[in-house]
Amino acid sequence: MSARRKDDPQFDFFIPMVHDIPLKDQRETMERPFFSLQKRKRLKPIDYRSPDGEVWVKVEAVPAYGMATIWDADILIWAASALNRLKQQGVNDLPRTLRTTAYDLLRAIKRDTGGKGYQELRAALDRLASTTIFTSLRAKRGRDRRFSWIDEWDIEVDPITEQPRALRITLSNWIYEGVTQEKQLLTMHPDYFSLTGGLERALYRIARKHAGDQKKGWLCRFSVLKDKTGSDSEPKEFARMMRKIALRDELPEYSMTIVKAADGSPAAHFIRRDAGERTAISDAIIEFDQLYADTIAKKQGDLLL
DNA sequence: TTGCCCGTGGTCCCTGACAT
DNA sequence: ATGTCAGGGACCACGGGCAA
Repeated sequence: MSARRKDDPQFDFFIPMVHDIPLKDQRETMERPFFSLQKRKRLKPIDYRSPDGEVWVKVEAVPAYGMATIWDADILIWAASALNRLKQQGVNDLPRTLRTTAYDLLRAIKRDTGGKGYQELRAALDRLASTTIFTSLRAKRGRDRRFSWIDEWDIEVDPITEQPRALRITLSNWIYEGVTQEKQLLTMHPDYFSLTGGLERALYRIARKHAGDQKKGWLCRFSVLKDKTGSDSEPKEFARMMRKIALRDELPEYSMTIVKAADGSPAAHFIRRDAGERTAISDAIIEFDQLYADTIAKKQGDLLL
């Protein structure tokens, strides 16, 4: 695809409903605090440094909009999944601007499609566009990198009916690079979108990244975990929420138990639930995948030609 | 059925007071 | 210092309704 064509909105890729294809998210953003876990507006910046001091992440919010939340990140997961799907279909030059309808996007990320859903979507896009991230991850030596999640978004309005027709989202370079490199992506469990708690979501992402398939699972002290999630609560409150989540035991794929670390401090142990369930789920995803591949490919073809 | 809107009740992260 | 508890504020899920 030529540069001219890439810049021409007429040739934006239209992304059809993607809620039945495998969900992909970026490895790097899964194990570090990049998003607010609160549903209320967060302005206090995130300032994270890994225990070895090698990796740091700073996230800053604009007062008018607040920091992008872990629910807003669903839009990025949707984008990653859609681009990954295009790549698998053999599209070489993946678009940085995605075109869809607000309704399809809301459905895909399992949100309400009422009036408030649209308002919330706009607010989410504003937060994604205004939140700035400053990180050592993927920064070239000696060069700092600052970016937002998305560069811009707009809504195409039908000139006659004045009804919104399409939603266009342009990903930032950092996100685009991460999403288009396959090794950067991990498959998320479909139930992730149904998790209502911000902390639960953060825990699942971390477990998915760190515990993975490890037979022994993965152990992490509360103090480290709190930093990794980016939770803004006091340690004792964080501990209380952790106990509550462990008791409910509703994280997709992983079970979490509270244990004592070697030094006696509280820690969480994550381990995959039984292997049989895992096989059943991945089989189901593959079946869905094949079922929808044809219809999506057809729709894609119709809209591109 | 699809696309949209609204009111209500419930959930959740966090705060702050109090207890251990 | 750490745990318990009640409640605030935001907002999400749900069900009902409407129009095409």
